[in-house]
Amino acid sequence: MDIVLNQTFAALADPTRRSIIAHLSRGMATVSELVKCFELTQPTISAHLKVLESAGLISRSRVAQTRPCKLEPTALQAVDAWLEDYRSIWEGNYARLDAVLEELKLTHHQHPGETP
Amino acid sequence: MDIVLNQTFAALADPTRRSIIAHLSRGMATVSELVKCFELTQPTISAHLKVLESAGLISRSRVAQTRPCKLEPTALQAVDAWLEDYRSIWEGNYARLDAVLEELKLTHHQHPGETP
DNA sequence: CATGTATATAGTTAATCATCTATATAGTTA
DNA sequence: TAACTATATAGATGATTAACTATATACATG
Repeated sequence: MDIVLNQTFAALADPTRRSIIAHLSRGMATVSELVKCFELTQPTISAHLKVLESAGLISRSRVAQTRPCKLEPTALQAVDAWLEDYRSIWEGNYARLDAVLEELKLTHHQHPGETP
Repeated sequence: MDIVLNQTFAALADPTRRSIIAHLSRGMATVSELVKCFELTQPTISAHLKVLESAGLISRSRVAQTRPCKLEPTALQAVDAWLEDYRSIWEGNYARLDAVLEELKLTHHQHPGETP
């Protein structure tokens, strides 16, 4: 479940795409500006941008023939929210385990799940 | 760069693997215990565990013939640390942009990068 | 309108992946 | 040692992916 996280994490798994995100964190950029930052062809960058846009990590507007790309922090916040469920674990307290159990319950295949 | 994040994010992109992580957040579990939680075969679960272990997200010990799996929060903390560079963006302040610039500098292909 | 610039789309290829079945290995116990 | 339990490995298959080249589309400007 939480199918949107599949796309988000998959998008973030590619170093070129994380680098694009790093660039866009400094401000908007057009496709060709981004192409200049990498040793990759324009269609390849466009494909990466499509993946990032599908994952909701960026949005694209339209200015003349250019398509300025903008970082969309909401998708990153979703990752942050997912992490939140686990942050308690490495912080030693277990207050937010309820959320984890919820994720468990909503997962497609599951069993009773006995408390250890 | 930060090749370890490639593996980590790729591992987290699969819903079954995120579900395994959710299970393990409640405590250790053997392979067969995890198999019972999913409608997938044991080799498939073992493959997922291998991916999670390679990404450093879990570790496996040895008790008799069983291989108890344990969540390793360190890898999740690495994701948290990566996110930290961007948290400032959705929080409205730009104090931690230095770290982002660092990521930019270390990325294999890049150009001058003018400040907007 | 013709040309140039910015971006998208189509089609190809080699690699990776999630899943399965079948089988091997390792440890336990009768 | 034989039989059972737990897990790993091998091999096959269909789907997805990241990259390329070539081409199409859209807008701008002479």
